[in-house]
Amino acid sequence: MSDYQSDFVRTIVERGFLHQCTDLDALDALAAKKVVTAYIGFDCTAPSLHAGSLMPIMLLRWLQKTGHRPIVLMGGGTTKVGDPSGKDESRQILTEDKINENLTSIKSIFSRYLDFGDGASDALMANNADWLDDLQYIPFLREYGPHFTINRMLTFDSVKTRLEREHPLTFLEFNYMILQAYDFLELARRYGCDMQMGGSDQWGNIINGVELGRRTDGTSLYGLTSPLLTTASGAKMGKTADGAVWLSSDQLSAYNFWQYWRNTEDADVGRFLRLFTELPIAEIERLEALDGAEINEAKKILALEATTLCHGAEAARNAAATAEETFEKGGAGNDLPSTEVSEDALRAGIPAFEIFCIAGLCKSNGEARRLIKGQGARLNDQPVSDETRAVTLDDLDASGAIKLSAGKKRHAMVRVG
RNA sequence: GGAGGAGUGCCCGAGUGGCUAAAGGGGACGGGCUGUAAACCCGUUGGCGUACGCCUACGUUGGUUCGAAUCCAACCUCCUCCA
Repeated sequence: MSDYQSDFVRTIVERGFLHQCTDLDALDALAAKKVVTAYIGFDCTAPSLHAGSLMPIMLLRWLQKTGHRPIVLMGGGTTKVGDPSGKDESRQILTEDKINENLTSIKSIFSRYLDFGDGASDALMANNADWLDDLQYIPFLREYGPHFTINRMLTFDSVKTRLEREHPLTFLEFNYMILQAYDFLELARRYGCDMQMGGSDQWGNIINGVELGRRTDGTSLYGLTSPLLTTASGAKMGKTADGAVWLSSDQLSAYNFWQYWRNTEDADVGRFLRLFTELPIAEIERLEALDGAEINEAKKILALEATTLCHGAEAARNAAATAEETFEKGGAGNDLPSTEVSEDALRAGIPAFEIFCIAGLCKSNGEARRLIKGQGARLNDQPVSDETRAVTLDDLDASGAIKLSAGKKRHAMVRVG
């Protein structure tokens, strides 16, 4: 573990970022003697990235921290094609406007994790629409087509699984891997990019780029993937009750982000601390060794560290304070989701099931009724037994708020506004 | 172009005229046990209404029938084999 020469390789190996590498020893040697430029591509299929993208982002961050240069490649062009890797079905085709909209809002996330600029190890952002949009079909085919054989492409998992499951794979999607391979070549030419990184499902795509570089330009390129992240009990990372764990506060509040990490399974704590925080390994080893309920302390540290990186120190502290107030003191922290209702409405009385919907704890009145019937609903920490019970001004507490809870973990405040 | 098969709720999948808001499983949510953990046990899982109830739903559109997810017709999509 410790016999690597470069800080970069040593770090990612000991923190668990490495799954496969085209030539780890050569990469290690390279990183020990020069500034390596490496990129990771990001889809623009949603307006924000989620926890699943966090590992690649941290990988870029470590790359930079160990003295190298990260490139964030926005898939403004490739998103128009759609990556078939790891998917049973084709993605819905997004409009160009939508893609650009997503791209813009995703960009801002990276500034929290990377330093952009013009220095040797300052990060760079590129958009593959810049070169893909204007490709000429026939010239492109003639120049790069001969380097790819269908025989080989059919052996890649992304293609193979579709065929085996008899799910359609369109020619559009089939082209994706060629475009991604070309991206790598383009980045190597433009910026001297040495390496492409990504999740393990990107291995095939990455290899294609490495080979294309060798065949066309005779350059030595490297590929490196990180393991597919699942929780210890096998679930995919990044899901909560309300959907994905988004990285932008517009989609998921810092408090909920903090909560996500706080609720990590015991068995994942050590692994996640290595991947999603920058605590020294020795400290992590101490934390993950905590027994029984004590490991909750480790989870709080994980949550604080991860939230600090994503949303800033202040937001993270507030989230932690809210959680402490809410869960450990049984009160209600400031960061809990809050909704306002009019004084008139409260004076008239709002049926209990309805106010749970208004507060966003339930998606429909029916769901709220079921919650109440199942004894999962509480108002100011008192169980709600009658679903039609009127919630009125009398229910406001001393601070002028009503605390609603759905289950033990989901809380929301209602205030007069 | 020809022949055959398929399209069901968040997902998988059963159902071939009424007892079907649709078996079963997964997921999700709630309860119990705990430590805001896992595992396990129990419950819930289309919308609206306090409720007897109403509405929407089995690819799409029409039709047969007292009554259709189930039968018929056309269309759309996908799969397999043949040309």
